[in-house]
Amino acid sequence: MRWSNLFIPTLREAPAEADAVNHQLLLRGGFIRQLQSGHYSMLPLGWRVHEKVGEVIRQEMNAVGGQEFLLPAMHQASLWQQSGRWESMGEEMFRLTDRKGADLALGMTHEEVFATLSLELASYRDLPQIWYQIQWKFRDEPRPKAGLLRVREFAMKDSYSFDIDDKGLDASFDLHHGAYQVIFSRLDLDAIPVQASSGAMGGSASVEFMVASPAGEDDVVQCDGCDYAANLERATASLAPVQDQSGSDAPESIPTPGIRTIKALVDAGHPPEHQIKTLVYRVDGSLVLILLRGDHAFLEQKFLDATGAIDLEPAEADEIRALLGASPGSLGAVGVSGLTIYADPGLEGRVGMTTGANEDDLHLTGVDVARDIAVDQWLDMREITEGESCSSCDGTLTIMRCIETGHIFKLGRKYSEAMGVSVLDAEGETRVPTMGSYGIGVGRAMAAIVETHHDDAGMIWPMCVAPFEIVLTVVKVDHEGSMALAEAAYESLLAAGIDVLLDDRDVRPGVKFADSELIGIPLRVTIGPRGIDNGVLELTIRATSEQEDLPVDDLVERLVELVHEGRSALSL
RNA sequence: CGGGCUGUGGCGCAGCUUGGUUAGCGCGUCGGUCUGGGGGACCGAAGGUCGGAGGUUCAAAUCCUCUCAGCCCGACCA
Repeated sequence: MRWSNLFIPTLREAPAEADAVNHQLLLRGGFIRQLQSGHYSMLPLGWRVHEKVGEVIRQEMNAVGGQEFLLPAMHQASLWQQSGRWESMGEEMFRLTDRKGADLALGMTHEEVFATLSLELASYRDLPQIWYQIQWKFRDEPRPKAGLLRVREFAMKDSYSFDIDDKGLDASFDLHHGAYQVIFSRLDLDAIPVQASSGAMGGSASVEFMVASPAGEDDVVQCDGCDYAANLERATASLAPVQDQSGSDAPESIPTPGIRTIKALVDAGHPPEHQIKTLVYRVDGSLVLILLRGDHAFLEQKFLDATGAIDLEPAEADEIRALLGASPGSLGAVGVSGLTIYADPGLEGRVGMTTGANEDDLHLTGVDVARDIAVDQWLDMREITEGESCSSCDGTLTIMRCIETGHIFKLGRKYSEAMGVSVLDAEGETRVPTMGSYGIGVGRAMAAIVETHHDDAGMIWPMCVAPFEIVLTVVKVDHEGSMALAEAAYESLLAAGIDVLLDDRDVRPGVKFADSELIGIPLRVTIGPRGIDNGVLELTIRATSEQEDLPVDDLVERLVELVHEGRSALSL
C-alpha cells in the first residue's frame, strides 16, 4: 500500500494520559485511539497487527486439532444462572435488559455457551473435542489501564476441551501447553509457564504464561536453581529455621502502652519472627481469625484458593472490638474460642511468641502456639518474599513483574455438569465430559510485544506480526529514477506476497525515517538518487539498525528471502 | 470502592495563587516560495463552548458548589 493514501496518524508527542510504553507507542504510531477508558479503536495499522497475531494463534490451534467457532457475544441471563455465575460474577459482568424486560449479559468468557453446544455430543466416540473462537469479551473492569494491557472490551482466543476422562483432559491440556509455547515463540514473546491460581474460574492445574515486563500486573516467583516458577499468589518457599526464644509455663502479660503495630513491638524488643500477627476477616459473612508470623504478609488469594471462600474482607474496627474486646493492634488468639482460627504453617510448633492480649496496651509473651491457641486449620497463606529459599531445591527465589499473556486450566466437570452435558461411554454408561479452558488475549499479546520490543525510536515488530514487512522509503519523490525503481520493486514484492509499504509521501526524508522507525517496520529500503547512481540501495534492519547495501539487480530476490526467513523465525 | 493527580484548538503545555477588555506558546494542519539521505527555512492562514452545570461579581479560564471524564497507586483478571 502507498503511505500517501493510508490513515497513519503519527504523533510526535505522546498524549499525557499514556503512561505505559505500549500505550504511548501504539498511540504515537497511529495504531490505536482511545474512545473511553478501557475501549480502544483499532486503526488500520493496529488492526493489521491484531489480525496477524490472531492468525498465528489460529494456525497453532488448528495444528493441535482445534476447530474454530464464533459464538454470540450477548447471552441470556438464564444461561449464566444455570451455571451459577449470574450471581458469582458480580459486578464484573456487563448486564443489560432488552425491550421485553429480559435480562442479558455481555459475555466475559464462553464456558456456558460452548457447553450448551456440547449437548449435541452423544458418544465417547465424539471425544475428544477442542473448540475455540476469537471473540470479543466484555468485562466491567474496576480499573482499565496501561493501554491495551487491561481493557473492558477485547478479543480473546478462548478454547475449550471436552474429554471423557482425566487422562484425556491431561492430553488436551498438554496439547494447549505445547501450542501456547509455539504461539508465544512465534510472537517472539519469552513467555514462561508458571503455576497459577485458578481464581474465580474454578478448576485445577492452572498454568499462566508470563512475560517479564515492568508494565505487568503479576509477580512471578522463579528459582535460580531449578525450573520452579509460580505466580506469587500461590508460590511457596522453604522457611529458614528460627531459634525459638525460651518458652515458659504459661503466657505472661506485659504492659505495652500505645503499641499498635508489629513495628512498634519490634522497637520494644520483640523481633517480628517471634511475634504472632492476628488478623480478623469477614469470610462469606462470618468472622474468623487469621494468624501469621509477625514478619509475614497475608496473601488473600491463597486463602481464597485453599478455603473456596467467595468473599473475603478485613473486619471493621468496631466489629473487632465487639468480638475480641480490643482494637486492631492488640489482638491475639490465645484463649479465643467460638470462632474459626486459621494459622500459617510458619507458626507451627513455635514457642516463646509474643502476641496481643485482646486488651489495649497489653501483650502476651511466652506463647506456645500448640499449647495456647486452638488452631482449627493450618493454611499456607503467607506471601513469600524475594531471596527466600526454594522448597524443591536449595536455590534462591527471585520475584519478577510479568504480563499474563495466556492462561490454561483444567475445569473439570463444573460446567458440563451444570449445563447437563453427558455422553455414553463404551459400556453404555452415561458419563459427564471433563473440560479444559484456555485463553490468550490478542490485544494484550500485542501490547506485550510492544513492551518487550521497542527502543527510543519506536516499536520493533517481529516479522510475523508487523503491520508491513518492508517499507520502501523514497527519499525524493519527484526524482523520476527513484519513483520508477520504487514502483517496480513495489509491484514485484506485492506479486511475491510480501506486505510492502511504499512511502511515497512528499515529505522530508527525516520524517519518513522517523515514522518508519516509530511504526516498527522490520525492513527498510532507502531509495534515493545517491544510491541509484551507485547501483546499490541501502537496507536497514529495524531491530539492529544494521545496514546492508543491496545491488539494485537482485533487490527483490534478497528482500523476499529475508522476509521468508523472518516469518518463520522461532525464538525458542 | 479507598488514596493521589489532571481536564485550556489535533498533540504537548503556559495563564489560575493576586478575576479585568483581542486566551498565549511549541508541534501539527492549510496555501505559497526556497529546499531535499535524519522531524529544514521564510511568508501568510485556518482552528478554542477554557470538560459540563449552577453560583459569586460590574466583570470568571481564574473564586465557590455540584457534576462528568481521564490518568496513576491499591483490592480484581486474557
